[in-house]
Amino acid sequence: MLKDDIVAVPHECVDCPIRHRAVCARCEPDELAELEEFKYYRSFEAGQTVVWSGDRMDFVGTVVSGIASLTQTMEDGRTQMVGLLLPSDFVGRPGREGAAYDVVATTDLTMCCFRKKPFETMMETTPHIAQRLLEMTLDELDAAREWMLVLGRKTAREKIASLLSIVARRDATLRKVTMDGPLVFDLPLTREAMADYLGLTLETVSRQISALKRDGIIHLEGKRHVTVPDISVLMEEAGDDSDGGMLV
Amino acid sequence: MLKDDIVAVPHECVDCPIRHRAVCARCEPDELAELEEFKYYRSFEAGQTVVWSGDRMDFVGTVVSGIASLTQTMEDGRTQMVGLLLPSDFVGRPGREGAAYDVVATTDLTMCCFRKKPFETMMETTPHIAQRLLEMTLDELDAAREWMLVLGRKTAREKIASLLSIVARRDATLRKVTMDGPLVFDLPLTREAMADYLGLTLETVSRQISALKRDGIIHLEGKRHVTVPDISVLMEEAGDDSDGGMLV
DNA sequence: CGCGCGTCTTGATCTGTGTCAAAGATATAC
DNA sequence: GTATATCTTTGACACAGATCAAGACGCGCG
Repeated sequence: MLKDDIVAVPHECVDCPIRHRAVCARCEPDELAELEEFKYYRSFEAGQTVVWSGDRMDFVGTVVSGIASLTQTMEDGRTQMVGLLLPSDFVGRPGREGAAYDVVATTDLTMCCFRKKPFETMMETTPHIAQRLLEMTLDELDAAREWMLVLGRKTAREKIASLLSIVARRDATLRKVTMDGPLVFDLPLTREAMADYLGLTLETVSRQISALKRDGIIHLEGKRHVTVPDISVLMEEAGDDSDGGMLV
Repeated sequence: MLKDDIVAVPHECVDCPIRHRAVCARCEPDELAELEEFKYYRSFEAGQTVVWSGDRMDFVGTVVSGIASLTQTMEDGRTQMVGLLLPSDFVGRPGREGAAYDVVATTDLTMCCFRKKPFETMMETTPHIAQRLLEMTLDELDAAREWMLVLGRKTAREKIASLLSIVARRDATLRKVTMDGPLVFDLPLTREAMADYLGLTLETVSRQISALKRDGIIHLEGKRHVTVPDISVLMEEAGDDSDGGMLV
């Protein structure tokens, strides 16, 4: 039995990321009070599809735990990941009818959702929210365009290094040590998911990771636990200029 | 002598795209009146850079005529185009300090600009504008993500076919005939610009265009004038499902 | 008219990544 | 403990596209 259903509808949720990050950065806490009754949680198992491209998407929400991804698929099965959603990331397209791409649970996933209609109503009455959403969308656009450079012009090795440095610095919860020391984290993606993100095959991903390991750029314990002795060396491999910026 | 300077500051501009498309879709005509005094035009020659990545960008605006592109460049010179701006397209990142990528005039270019500060002020007082900008940014995000599929997973031939069908249907002014008949238009990009957009070399672009010509998918007069006898055949080549959607 | 310069085409060859195949890890179930 | 499934690594080989190189075309200008 799948877990694709509403698991809880609490009217109080102190830890909900939508409050402090996605929407409410500049709002008074009680500005969202009227939305509480339209809030609910949904859980998904790794591999489940949250929404299919083209389907009506009647909610917006944020990732509470786990990882979701946005993917596009061609008829013959070739797929490209176009977005990676880590905890606290926002999903949803206010003002849009349907989803533009599949939303897939890459790991087990919990999302905090609001029904879209009341959310949009609130957007109209609370200008800060539209501005905050614009800001978030601009961030996503920057990330997407950075990825276009990765997809279009970087070699397989550079792609892997780019992905590693992005994942490492994106999700603070994965980050075990500070910027200047060695960086230790767990890869939240399978080789296949990495391949879909980078426009490679999973074999190439595996080979390049092995190569980075062999060259001492990274160390691996098991398949997922990564140690980066020197972050600037990794960034060098990624072909990024100086500090690279925040991607994904 | 370059043309990178203000060429006119008219206080009346009936045809300015920013009025009817970029910003004012839902605004009363006089809502922008207060901005008129901050409006000006700038012209650039093909090849000139409008803003450098990282530079302070103190204006927003729309393309009036010509084509601009957003590009990213690596230290070793590899470049990837990440946005293509046709007439009536909006440029600028309200709420952001600097530019995130180079803005380059791909052809001779005229832009209609507003100083950013007063524009942002108006955004705060006119909620429709923030909502309209959010909508536009979501469109750009969709386009960027569609391009990620092109860059990451399509073959060279599919890339060319994708670009042709996108350019053909994007800019109404280039469109000489209706959807169902043959499509005739002038390519506004050099082979090199196409290559930068598609993550290919210009030689590969040239070869693939020749191949499409040889196979009767397109006809060429000179280097730029394209005729597409059957659009659905071209879309088939692009690997798009049914109606493809609006990209770029 | 011929010259020079940028754009485009085409050819020959090289190489990075994909494809196909098999076997090694690791985890979960029995 | 063994069995089964999933994920990962590694190898051998093929091919799409890059690279290097030479011309062809078009166009402005003397």
